Amino acid sequence: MTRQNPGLNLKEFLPYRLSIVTNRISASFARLYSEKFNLSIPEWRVMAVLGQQPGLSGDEVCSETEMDKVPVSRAVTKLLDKGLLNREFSGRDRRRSILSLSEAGYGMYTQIVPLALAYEVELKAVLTAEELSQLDVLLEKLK
Amino acid sequence: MTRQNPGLNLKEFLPYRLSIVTNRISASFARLYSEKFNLSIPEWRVMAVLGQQPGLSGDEVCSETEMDKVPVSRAVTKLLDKGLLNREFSGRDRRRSILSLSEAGYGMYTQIVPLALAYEVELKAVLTAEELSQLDVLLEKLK
DNA sequence: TGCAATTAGTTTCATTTGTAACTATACTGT
DNA sequence: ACAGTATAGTTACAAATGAAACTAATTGCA
Repeated sequence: MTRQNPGLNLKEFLPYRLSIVTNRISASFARLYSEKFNLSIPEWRVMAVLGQQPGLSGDEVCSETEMDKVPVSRAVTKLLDKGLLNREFSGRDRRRSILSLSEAGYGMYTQIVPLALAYEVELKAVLTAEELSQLDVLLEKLK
Repeated sequence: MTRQNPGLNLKEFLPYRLSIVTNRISASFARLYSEKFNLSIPEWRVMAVLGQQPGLSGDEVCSETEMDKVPVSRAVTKLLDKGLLNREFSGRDRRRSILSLSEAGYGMYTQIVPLALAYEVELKAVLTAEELSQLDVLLEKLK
């Protein structure tokens, strides 16, 4: 039986190529903070967004990070256990949490941020200034 | 206490932006074949690579797809159970498997490929020809 | 008012995943 | 030939994940 190739070349298939590149980048970046600070990816994401925007509710963290509410809830619980987060509840709506980094959490955050920025610099270093602005446009359009 | 922003804006952080875009794309593409054909992502990846290059060993599937050997092994087991794959073992090296799509597997493969290609066309439609070739260069350089 | 529908967040349970250990086969250098 | 090492692939176990059910609080509107 002869099988004709129906025309899918995985190595040229855009979703596949994107996921290979992205997964490599995410994994090597995750090593930066998971090994040294013992944070999972969801935990770091929650910290990252709260470092920048303190006072978000869990729900807002979900929409900011594009994460599901279940991993967010679990990450919040763990971060509370580790003393990295403070949580209050809104007076107006007592279901709503008000989340922010604790002193300890903020201290860790300020240690991780330079690592993250350095990593980004290194990553961007393989591209020219023009390519960087192209990438910007492309990611915006693909979003 | 006043906290100065140490300079990480998540929405502008390249690894983060990449992963948001890629995850959306992977997830919506995965729906295409998981709902209709009941395949997991690793299962589809194994089929996709064997559709194109029949006769690979499990190990070669790993390097082709950048997957770990454990998910590959499990995907192969499931695909064998479903009758979508044939497996022999090499005479020269009896550890080595020789994998290929079965008739049923190839039939499913030829149904999925057009969906995949149509999806890619749709995805690429938001970009100009020039942007597409830029994306090509960028992905190659970031790899 | 009061009751149905919505929303925030958690928990449960089944599935998936990754690391490490394991089996079986093959290769290497003496 | 054979002891040590490397490789292909599987399995076991613990941790991560996601869908769906659940709790508690709020909103809408008859």
